[in-house]
Amino acid sequence: MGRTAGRGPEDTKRLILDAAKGVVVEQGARATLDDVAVAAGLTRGAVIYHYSSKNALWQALAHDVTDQFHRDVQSRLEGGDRPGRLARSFIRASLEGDNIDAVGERLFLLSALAVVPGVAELVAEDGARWRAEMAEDGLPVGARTVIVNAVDGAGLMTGWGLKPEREELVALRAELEKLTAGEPFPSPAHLSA
Amino acid sequence: MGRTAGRGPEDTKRLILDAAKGVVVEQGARATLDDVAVAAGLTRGAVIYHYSSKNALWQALAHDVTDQFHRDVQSRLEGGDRPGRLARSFIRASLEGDNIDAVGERLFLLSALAVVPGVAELVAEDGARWRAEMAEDGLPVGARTVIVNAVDGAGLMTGWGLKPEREELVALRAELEKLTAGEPFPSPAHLSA
DNA sequence: TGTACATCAGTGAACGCGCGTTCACTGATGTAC
DNA sequence: TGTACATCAGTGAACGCGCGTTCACTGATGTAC
Repeated sequence: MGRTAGRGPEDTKRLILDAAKGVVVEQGARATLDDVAVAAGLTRGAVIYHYSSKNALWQALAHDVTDQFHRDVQSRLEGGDRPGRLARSFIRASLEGDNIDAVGERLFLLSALAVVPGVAELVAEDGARWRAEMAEDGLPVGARTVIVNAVDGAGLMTGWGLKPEREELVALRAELEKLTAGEPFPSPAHLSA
Repeated sequence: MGRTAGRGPEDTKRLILDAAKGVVVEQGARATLDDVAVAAGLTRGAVIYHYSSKNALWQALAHDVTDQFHRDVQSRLEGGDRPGRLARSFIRASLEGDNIDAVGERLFLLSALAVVPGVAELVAEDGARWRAEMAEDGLPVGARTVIVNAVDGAGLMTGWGLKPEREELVALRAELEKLTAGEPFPSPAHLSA
C-alpha cells in the first residue's frame, strides 16, 4: 500500500462518490472538481487519481445512484409470486416515510448529469431495465405505467424543492397501491373528496 | 430604429429564445452563448445586447416555456364548471397526439436549468401555481396528485429519450381520464391485462 | 533486525483554453429644420 | 428635398478568469535479503 489515511482505495472512492453526490445535488453539473475534493477532504489531484476525468466521475456517480435504488427495491421485495410484487416494493421504496426525498435527489442528480457524455446512455439502460422488469411483474400496462410515472413525477417535484404535502403523498400512495391490488370493484374513494 | 434585419427587437428576442431552447434541449446548461448566437444567426454580442447576461437568458427561457404551457392548457379548457376541467385540459395538452414530446422538452430544459440562479425560484412559483389551481379544480387530492405526477413522470422519461410506447401512453391517458370522470363504479379494466 | 527498494495514494503548482463579459465602433433608419 | 444629427441593433476583437488536466514530486507502507 501507499500513503494512506487509514483506508483503502475503495474507501476513498466511496468517500469521493458521497461527496460528489452532495455537491451535485446542490449545484448540478456546474460543481467543480475542487468542490468535490474539498467536500471529501482531499485535493483535486486525488479525485482525478481515482476517477481519471471529471466525466468519468459523473458517470460513476450516475451509475452509483441508479444501482443503489435497484438494490433498495430488491431488498424490499415480498415473498411469493403474487402479481405486482415489484410494483409494491417500488412504491414502498419511493413513498414510505421520507423516501421521496431520496427519489428527488436521485432524479435531480440524473437530470443534472443527463448531458454529460455517457450518462444519458446509462440512464436509458436503467430505464429500459425497469420497464422490462415491470412488464414481467404481472400488472396491466395502465396500472404499471401510472405507478412508475406518478412516483417519478412526485420525485422530480421533490427534487425541485416542490415536495408534495404529506396529505398528497399519502393519497398518492393509496391510489397507487390500489392499482397493484387488483380489487375487482375498487371503492370510489376518489369521490368522497 | 437602428440597424435592422427587417425585424424589431421583440422579433429578435423571440428568435434568440427559440434558438436557445434548441441548444439547451440538446446540450443542457453547458450550451455557450456562441452556440445560441450561431443557432439564431447572430453574434454573441447581439445575444448579450438583448439579454444582459447568460443567466438572464436562461431565466427568460425558463419563464418562456412554463408560460407557453400555461397558455396551451388554458386554450384547451372546456366550457362549463364540471369538476376536473383543468385536469382534463392538462391531460389533453400533455398526452394527446405527440404532445408528450413537448412535455419532455420542457421538463428536460427546466431540469437542465434548475441550478441557474433564479430559475429554481421561477420553477417553484410555477409549481405552486399549478398545485393551487388544481386544488380548486374540484377533484379529490389522490386523483389530482396522480394525474399531475404521472404526466410529469412520463414527460421526464420522454425528455431522457425513454419515451413510453404508444400502448403505454394510451393506457396512461385512459387511466388518468378515468380519475377525472368520477365514475361511481369504474370498470376494472386494469384486470383485463 | 536493519537496510534498500518498489509501490502507490495523494499533493500542489503550472499550463492552457474555453467562454462570459466588456467596449469601441459601425451602419441603417427616423426626425428636425 | 437635402443635410445633419440622434438612436439603436448588431459587430467583433480583446480581456480575464475559472477550472480541467498534466506532471514532477512526496512519504507511508510492504517486501526481499
